Amino acid sequence: MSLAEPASLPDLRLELAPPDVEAPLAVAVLLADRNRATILAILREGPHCVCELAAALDERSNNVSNHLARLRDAGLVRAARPAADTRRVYYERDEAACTAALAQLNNLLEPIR
Amino acid sequence: MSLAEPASLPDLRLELAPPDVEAPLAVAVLLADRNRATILAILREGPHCVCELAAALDERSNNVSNHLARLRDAGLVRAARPAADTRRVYYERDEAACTAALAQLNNLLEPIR
DNA sequence: GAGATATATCAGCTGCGACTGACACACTCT
DNA sequence: AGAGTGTGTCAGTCGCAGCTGATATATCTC
Repeated sequence: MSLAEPASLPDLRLELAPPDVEAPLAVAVLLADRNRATILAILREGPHCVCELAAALDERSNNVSNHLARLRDAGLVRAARPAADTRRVYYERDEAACTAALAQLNNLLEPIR
Repeated sequence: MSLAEPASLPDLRLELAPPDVEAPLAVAVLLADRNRATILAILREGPHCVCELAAALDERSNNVSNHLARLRDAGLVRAARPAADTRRVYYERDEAACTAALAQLNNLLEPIR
């Protein structure tokens, strides 16, 4: 294995430059909240409006609205008002953006080669 | 698209059961810290000891040690003491565990089909 | 041996993000 | 028109995760 013991230990390498992790970090921060993660999971099945999500999460709708705004700003979900009742706002996942987000996490977690 | 407007809007569905997101959430929480994300990125290249990581991150070693303990508890990294200097602790990624963690995030982000 | 080095643990502090509550606005229904 | 519904914004509060500083242990170097 890669931790096999050499006869002599290499010198300390204190000059390592930290790699840029901004993009995967931003995705992880978005997913690292139970309500946002659950919202993304629920929306896999199809679009839902804010009050449906709030009921499923047992959270106030303004709180859910805030989380949806975060996800929308990141591009992971889209909003649309149905013509039949323009009070409601239905949210659906942007699958392309979700796939792109997953690719960022891939960069962090997959082996180097 | 899936948000095409039907003639009539479906009734509100307020009985939705929230799906279980514990596993992907735990992974996301681990990755949602800049230091931990950077540690995982640095360790892609190979094993490093705590003080090397602390230097690269410009953080105190006790802080880095704490983050490494979190990653180790989650199984994402392993620790080993080299016989040549047992003061140091070299950490390396557990690639199988990282791949498994990525699969959890996959469950959350990939399209339903 | 003395002093320096490397890691880890722990109590305490602090900043940030999630939640609350109040409010605003637009629309639907009767 | 008036009441009710659905969503969004914002200031304020609060809990918690990350950082600090002190301390402990063990090892290496001289």
